[in-house]
Amino acid sequence: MKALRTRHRIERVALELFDRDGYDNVSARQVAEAAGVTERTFFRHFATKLEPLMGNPDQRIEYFTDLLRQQPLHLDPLEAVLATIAHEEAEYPPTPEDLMRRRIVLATPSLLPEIQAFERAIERGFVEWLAERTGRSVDDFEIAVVASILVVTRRNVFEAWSSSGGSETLLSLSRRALATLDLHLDPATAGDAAGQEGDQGVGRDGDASDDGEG
Amino acid sequence: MKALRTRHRIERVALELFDRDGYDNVSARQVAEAAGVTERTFFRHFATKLEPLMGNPDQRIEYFTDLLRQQPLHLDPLEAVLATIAHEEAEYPPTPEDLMRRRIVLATPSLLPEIQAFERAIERGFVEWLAERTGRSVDDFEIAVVASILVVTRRNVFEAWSSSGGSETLLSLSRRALATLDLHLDPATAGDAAGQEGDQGVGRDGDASDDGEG
DNA sequence: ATCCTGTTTGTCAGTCACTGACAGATCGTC
DNA sequence: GACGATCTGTCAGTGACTGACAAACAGGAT
Repeated sequence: MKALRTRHRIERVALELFDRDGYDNVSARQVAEAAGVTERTFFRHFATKLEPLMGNPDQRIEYFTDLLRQQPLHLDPLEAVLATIAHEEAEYPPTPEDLMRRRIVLATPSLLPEIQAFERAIERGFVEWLAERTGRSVDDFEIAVVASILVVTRRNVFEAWSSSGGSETLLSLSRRALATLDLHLDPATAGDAAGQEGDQGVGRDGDASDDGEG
Repeated sequence: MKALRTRHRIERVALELFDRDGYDNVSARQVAEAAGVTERTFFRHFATKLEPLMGNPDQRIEYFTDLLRQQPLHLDPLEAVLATIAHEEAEYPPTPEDLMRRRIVLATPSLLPEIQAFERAIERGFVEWLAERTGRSVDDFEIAVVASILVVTRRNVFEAWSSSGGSETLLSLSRRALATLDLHLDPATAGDAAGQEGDQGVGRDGDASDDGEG
């Protein structure tokens, strides 16, 4: 009961200090003491110095994929992902705290590896979602390819959006992303993709078109 | 002169220990002492504990993008990347040491963030390459989208290949990846992609097809 | 108020990655 | 064999994190 309040206090103080002085210039001890607590206590509530900033990744991923599952099946996977982002951002605009978190992360290059690892976690969530949606296995190669593309495209749309400073909307960027690529993985006809056709070179032979096997 | 030999010795010992006992279970001090050297000396030759394992990322990226630049222009970007991988792997098969490095990395989940950050570095290299190839800006949104897709697809092909244990070839996987997606970014006609067409929803309106503006 | 029990916290000591400063060793060279 | 440059060891310190233990602090039952 009390632990929760302490946890929130530490988190709030941590964000403020990270934002003011830079994540790398603030030690866990400083955050702890500013929150009226010992360093040891800090690490009892947060496994890492990063956690007050990033929150629980699994939780966020589950939330997002839950939204994804509510998207109609006639959408391409990429359409579904982009629509979810745009809808979510419009429906529940980010709180000042959310914006602070984003600001801190963007201002801290040394955090890049962690962010990237977080993306991989998202990717796993997408793989499961795609597997459900298409009836394929989670080990399926095409599922893996598509899932990873969804993740990075999501990131690109997001990054372009936040760095455009409002001149672009999530919607317009989503359309441009969609126009740039064309995923061959409809939920219904879940293309079986190429097998092996024993000639040399990597290029497509005849034409990819729709090798339809419904 | 002597430093180079010391460096190589540390590197060799590091790989052996990492491989035998696991990266996380071997401290920099242990590596140093096994190499007949102080911990401080270890960190004089390598900036991080990771470096003996990963080498210089920038160097590897430059090497790969140099190969990319030699690919004929009529190839799709993805074709060029996949062809380069396949060709490289066939021409210069990995040494036992290369295999050891891969083994260690795969056996060490805590290294995931670093690997991911490395991928982002590759992505930056790809962006430059694509910008040259298409005559676009390195800040171009479509370039960013395509570059990130190239990177993750490269990874997917590679991972599927190493985990298939030889049942799949880089070539066959490359073909499957190519069939799965279809990039709209030819080096010549470098599609201008969609602008804004003011209706709601993220879905493509008419059809993406080839909005040719050559 | 008091006792009892479980939770929360502080203290202490330790590991590991990594760094700066300085002094001793070693190398190639004349 | 003296000499300047390079290489290395020693020492001390920071910052993230962990385990062990005991003191402080709940809240409810008596």
